[in-house]
Amino acid sequence: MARPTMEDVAARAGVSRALVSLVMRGSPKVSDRRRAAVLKAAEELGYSPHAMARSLASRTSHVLGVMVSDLHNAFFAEVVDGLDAVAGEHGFDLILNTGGRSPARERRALRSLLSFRPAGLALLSPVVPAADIGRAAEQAPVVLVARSSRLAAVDTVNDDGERGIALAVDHLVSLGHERIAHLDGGGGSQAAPRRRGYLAAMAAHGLAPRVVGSEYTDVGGARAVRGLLGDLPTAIVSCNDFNAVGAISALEEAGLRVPGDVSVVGYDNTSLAALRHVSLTTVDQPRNELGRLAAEALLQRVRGERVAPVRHLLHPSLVVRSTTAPPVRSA
Amino acid sequence: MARPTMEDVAARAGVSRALVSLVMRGSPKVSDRRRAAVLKAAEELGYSPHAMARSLASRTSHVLGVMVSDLHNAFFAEVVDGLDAVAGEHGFDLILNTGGRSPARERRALRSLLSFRPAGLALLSPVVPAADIGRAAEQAPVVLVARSSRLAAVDTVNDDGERGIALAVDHLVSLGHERIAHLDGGGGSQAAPRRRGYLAAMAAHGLAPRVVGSEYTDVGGARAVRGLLGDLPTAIVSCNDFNAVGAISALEEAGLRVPGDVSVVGYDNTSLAALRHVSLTTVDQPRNELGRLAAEALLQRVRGERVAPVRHLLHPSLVVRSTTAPPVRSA
DNA sequence: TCTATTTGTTGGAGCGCTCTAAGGCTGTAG
DNA sequence: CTACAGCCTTAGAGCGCTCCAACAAATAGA
Repeated sequence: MARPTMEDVAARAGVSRALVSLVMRGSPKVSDRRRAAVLKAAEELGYSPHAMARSLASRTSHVLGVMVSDLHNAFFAEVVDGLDAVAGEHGFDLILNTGGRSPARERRALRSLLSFRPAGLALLSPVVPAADIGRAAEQAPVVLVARSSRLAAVDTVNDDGERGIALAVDHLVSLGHERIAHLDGGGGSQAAPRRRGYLAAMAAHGLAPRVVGSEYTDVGGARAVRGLLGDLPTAIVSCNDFNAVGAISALEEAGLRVPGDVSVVGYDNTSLAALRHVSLTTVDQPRNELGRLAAEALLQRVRGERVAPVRHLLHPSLVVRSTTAPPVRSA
Repeated sequence: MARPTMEDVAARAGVSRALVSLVMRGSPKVSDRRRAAVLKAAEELGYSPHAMARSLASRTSHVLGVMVSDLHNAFFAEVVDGLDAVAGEHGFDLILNTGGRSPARERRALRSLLSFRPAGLALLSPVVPAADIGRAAEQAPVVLVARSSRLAAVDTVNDDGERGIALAVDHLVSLGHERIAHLDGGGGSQAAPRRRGYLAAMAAHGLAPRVVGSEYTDVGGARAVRGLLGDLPTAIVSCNDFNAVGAISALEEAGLRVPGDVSVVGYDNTSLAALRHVSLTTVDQPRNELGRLAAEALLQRVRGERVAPVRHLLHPSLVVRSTTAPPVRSA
């Protein structure tokens, strides 16, 4: 496993180490004859450059550090996928750590990522205090996904939750609904803007809002609906898809039909919502795009193309499926 | 962003660079007085060791390369999570690449990972030919997840698909089913052992097998069921959860009840199956465990504790929910 | 023909660290 | 007062590479 070095390739090709370096970096100032010889020698030896040595010598890194709270969550997995796609296109590699939604673990993860002197750092929905983020930002450009910040040194990429929920409310209103309840995500990330968006949209339509405390799980959605059974709205806007699926199942258990008796809208457009069995009307967050923009924000800073912070607020879109319909005419 | 080096810390603490190095590596042969002075200086300067320089100098790597076909898939995301957990416990970091199920892209990804001279390489369901894997294994220990191999240099970690499907068939037989069909995963990864397991289990019970061509998607499951409507079995064993959910939705569209008229079993225990709305009886693959074992296999080789290949075949388990019941007594 | 360029190639220093071998300092014994 | 452990500490070489300055060779301009 003693891998060949540049020196070995140089010796075999009968040139200097520096020339091999030039060839490996694709420099134009090498004669075709030498280039071919070097490439041949490298091929025969099975040589490939040592990324870490290269990084050390050039004082530049082609690594982006990524801290993700939780890979179980399909949301983050897709964001990472988007990050990886853009990074790959530009010859960057990802080094990845999970923070497990614990500030202590996240801090450790941050330190570990920083020890690789990454060109940039993408933090997906981190829970550490802003001070830690600011400190990290002194070491490398930082972009935050699904978390906002006022720090001048960090970029942020979020979806516009207010607008997303407004899309859902507008859709229901246009179907004729007036009694529309919101199952609230509580302290969950992005729950606040979603609630704000609901209240604003209802006010804009001159309708009375009704916020019901709930959480980001199907069990939470079911529980909230059971509390609603005495005085049912004609439509429900859930804080996310899981919550919506729970709500639907509780409605059906109570002998009600969706969307016959009650319309339900989710949020996130998870793979769950897309299943024909579920076929949930929901709001799509462009997850992959979130990751792509995060990577691009980082690369812009790396290349020195920008110093001012950027605040992406992506437009979510409504995906209409089978859980919404006009309300029944009742007394 | 010019970060302090060991030299700076040494100067500030009034000691040599080598002594700082010893402190950073936690060597016991440093007096308490000096250790404290070094730690203090490091703290004040905000110094943290440079992982790449360290790796280069020590000729050892604390990085594990991970190639994942596709992060969208929750299966892989959870395996990566398991890998990360074990790696983290042992002070290793993950560097990650996606192969996109294309041999060309996977080869690129492999080369890129190898350029970091990782201590080990975990390939999750790779599609490259065995020869490429063998070549990679010459550079670093390799463990394959969800793909088998006969190569002596590589370890493998898989779930026992034959056994998993047998679990499903046994469960249905014990409920009284005799006409049990299998919706086959076609050329999909692990589809073959699952089919084999079905055939063997049916034979063991003296029942006539019925394999229906399908694929790993809900649309595929629905289509397969529609082809079955003329001569329906009393139970269906799907190749995975998505397929099972599609099958259920086609059954319900045809006016049939699950599990009243037909029982359905999935495979994989995705988060989908666990939803109360779906509540699918399915076979659980210990995904996180798959990742953990993969990381451990790598670490054993890294530490030189083992040279013989290991072939983990994890026991799946049956998760009984609401889509299976005894068959209706019919003529 | 001789001096300027240009073009291609090279040695050597140095990136931030580890590691080995050798050095300094204490303390105790002779 | 010297000798010799022992324990800390250090100088220095080197990991595999990049980059700069210097140089040789080929071409151009006068």
